Amino acid sequence: MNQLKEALDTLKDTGVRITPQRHAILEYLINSMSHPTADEIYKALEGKFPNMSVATVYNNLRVFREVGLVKELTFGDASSRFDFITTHHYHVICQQCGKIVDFHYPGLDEVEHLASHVTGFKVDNHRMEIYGICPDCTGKEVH
Amino acid sequence: MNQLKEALDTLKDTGVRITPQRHAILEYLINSMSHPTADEIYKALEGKFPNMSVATVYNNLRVFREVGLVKELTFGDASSRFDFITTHHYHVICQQCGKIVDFHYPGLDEVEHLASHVTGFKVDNHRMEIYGICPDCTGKEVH
DNA sequence: TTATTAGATTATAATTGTTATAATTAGTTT
DNA sequence: AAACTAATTATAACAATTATAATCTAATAA
Repeated sequence: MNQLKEALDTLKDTGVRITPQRHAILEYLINSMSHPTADEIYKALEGKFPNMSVATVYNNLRVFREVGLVKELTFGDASSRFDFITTHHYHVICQQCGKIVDFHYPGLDEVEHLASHVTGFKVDNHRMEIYGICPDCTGKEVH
Repeated sequence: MNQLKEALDTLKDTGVRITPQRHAILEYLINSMSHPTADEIYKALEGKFPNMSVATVYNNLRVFREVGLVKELTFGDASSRFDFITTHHYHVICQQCGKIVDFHYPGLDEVEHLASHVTGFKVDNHRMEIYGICPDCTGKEVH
């Protein structure tokens, strides 16, 4: 249940050193229910680590991705977003304000199978984003 | 059936001028079965328009997106890709060589409905990418 | 056809997100 | 505690995209 503890164990098991910066970045990713960019993480931890470099944030996000703790997401906008991997879910994105909400739904296995059959790919996984207008923005659409 | 002609009509209808550059970019998007980046388009048209600026490519891709002729796609890699909109389809992407193959499949309406119900969003559309290893790369995976 | 004008293109500079490099620092192991 | 290796920092480099200002041109109508 303690996601942070499990994540730290994963790092230990894969031989990745646990530094204060890593600890803080992981903690931030787990606790933030948003899907932060590297820069948001950097700014959020500025108080605790005044000397931390942006490179450290990027390096560690890459490490976390490589050991499977974190997923890197690219939407239409400029920078990548990072999502601590818990259970399988999709993202619903507001086209007005950019809010991202998690949407839990059983994986679309049959779609994967069909895609594999039609294209000849050995299919691994998929991602899906659903776009719309969030409740807060309904009625405020720009045309 | 003539996609280019229809696209040009769309531009005319929305009051967007048809310049030689626009014509060429549109034509290239329609004929290339790939999903080119802005830079690929720029390089491909270098011969015909030696003086064309990259900014022109970007500007026009934005215009095409705004009038609904083109979809901008971001995958994991650095730059956006652009897809002339025809019928509804998904993309199957090779994790080894980056090849992108179209995969036609009826839209996942029920997923949209459920997402709308659960999140309260007014859902508009969705996108999905399926990742795997293409036939050419099978057996050549890097670990 | 020509003149007009709003909009498009060009060339360039600026901006932004991300990665590479080299020196320093700090976990971990002996 | 010493040694070794990996991580962090600071900085520079890079690449994709956007902004700006000057020039040019497609569409329109006289």
